[in-house]
Amino acid sequence: MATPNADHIFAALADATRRDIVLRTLAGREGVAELASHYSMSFAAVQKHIAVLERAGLVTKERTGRRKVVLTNIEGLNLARSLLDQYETLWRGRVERMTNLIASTEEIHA
Amino acid sequence: MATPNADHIFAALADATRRDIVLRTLAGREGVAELASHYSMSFAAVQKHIAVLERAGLVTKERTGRRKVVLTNIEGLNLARSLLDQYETLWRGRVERMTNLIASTEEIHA
DNA sequence: CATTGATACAACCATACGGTTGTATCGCCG
DNA sequence: CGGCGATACAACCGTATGGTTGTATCAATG
Repeated sequence: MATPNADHIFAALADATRRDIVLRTLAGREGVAELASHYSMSFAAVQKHIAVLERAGLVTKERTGRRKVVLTNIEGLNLARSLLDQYETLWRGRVERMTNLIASTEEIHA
Repeated sequence: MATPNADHIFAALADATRRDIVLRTLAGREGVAELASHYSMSFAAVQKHIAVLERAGLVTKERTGRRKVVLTNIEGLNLARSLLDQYETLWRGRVERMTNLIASTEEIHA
């Protein structure tokens, strides 16, 4: 896990193939070759996608025999979630402030 | 709002400047020029960042006089959140299945 | 209606990204 | 240890991205 910051995480998620790989790693224990077989691109291309996910801290690889199983790293996903939650919280606060403002304005008008 | 899909949304969020712009649009009602003044890059560059956010459906622009106020579009953010929530749900299910598996194994060993 | 303020857009440049093919490493097995 | 299966890595190519400067649009104001 090199530098798993928000930039890398969101960039990694900004590709449909990579999001699909994340889903597959959540569902089962597939190696690089198995994952690659699902997509109509070269093995190396899928390998690169996995590397991007790994660099972002979204997946890890576990050696089993001569294969490497790709595993979800839920902490990376949670980091992204917490950031979006922060936005949502701020949004709620904003709406609340606006509601209060409208309420006080109505008081004046009353 | 052109094609606000997951690709665009995550790509838009994969840049620190753009995430900061989102935060500022959540905090107050700033125009393009005000937003641009916060960053050490050209006006046009910030304008482009805002355009990316707009294309992703994360912000909208509202004309007020000769200015344009940049506003958060919470629905875009919620789309990203719901995707990550889906991952989290799948993860929970996965952990649960593993727990059950371990439990049944222990039964056999008992 | 000419000017100024605020925003938009086009052209251009350097670098990053997604894909390819080819070669190298690594672990198992006969 | 030779060979094969599985993964990794390097070089290359076209296109997208992030930045710049310069020009154009558009709305308020004197």
